[in-house]
Amino acid sequence: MSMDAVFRALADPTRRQLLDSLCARNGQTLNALCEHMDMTRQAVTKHLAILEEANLVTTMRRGREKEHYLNPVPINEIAERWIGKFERHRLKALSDLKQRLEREEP
Amino acid sequence: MSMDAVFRALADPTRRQLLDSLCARNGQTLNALCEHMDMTRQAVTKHLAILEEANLVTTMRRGREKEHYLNPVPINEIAERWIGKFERHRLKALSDLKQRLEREEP
DNA sequence: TTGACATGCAACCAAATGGTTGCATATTAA
DNA sequence: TTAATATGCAACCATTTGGTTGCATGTCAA
Repeated sequence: MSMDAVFRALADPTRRQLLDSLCARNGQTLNALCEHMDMTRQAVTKHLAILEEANLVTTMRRGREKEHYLNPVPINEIAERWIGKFERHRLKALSDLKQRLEREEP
Repeated sequence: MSMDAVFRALADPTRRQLLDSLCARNGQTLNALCEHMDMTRQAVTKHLAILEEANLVTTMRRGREKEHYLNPVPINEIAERWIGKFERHRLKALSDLKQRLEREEP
């Protein structure tokens, strides 16, 4: 589960919308997810495949339907491992910015 | 400062590496940033422009050099406004996943 | 003032991306 | 069994993306 795949998956607004939709109602089928979207089913399928590859969505075949479940773990890992690093330097970076702005407009 | 620009900016590993570099040493010039990168200066310039557009990096012209400063605010906002939403549904989503796996492999 | 250095701009290119259409397959229900 | 439904696969296309090269501009230092 590469972090790169997660970042790339999150880069597209349609895919974030799909995650939102699953966040609102988990376990939706492909067709259910398509109803909110303004594109063909095949386009949605491709987006879901990318989300699956990033391990952000897990699926289960249930007869002729396919249920989609949100996996919150990768998002959580990004929050902890990646964003956390910047949080640790946040005050320092902000004071750098402040100093810069003060020098810029005296 | 659209959140979409931030997500797209973060999607590229080179740009995340640039943010890492600025996190390690803030205020680097273009040439300094280029030294760590395995591509031409012009390519780095383009990446930095995207980071600037997402407001993740702010610059200051200092004579013939250009200093680059990390702006942690957009990352912080993503953490709070976007990731927070999924955090709130995290336990629910995880139990959904658990149930799904139990049904799948009995 | 002149040469070296730091950056900017623009054209160009290959590959990836996001979308489409058309058809195939598999499952359910009448 | 057959028709409708849910999804899968593949070819195709336009646009975006990430990179290059070549040259221009602006600033510092000898």
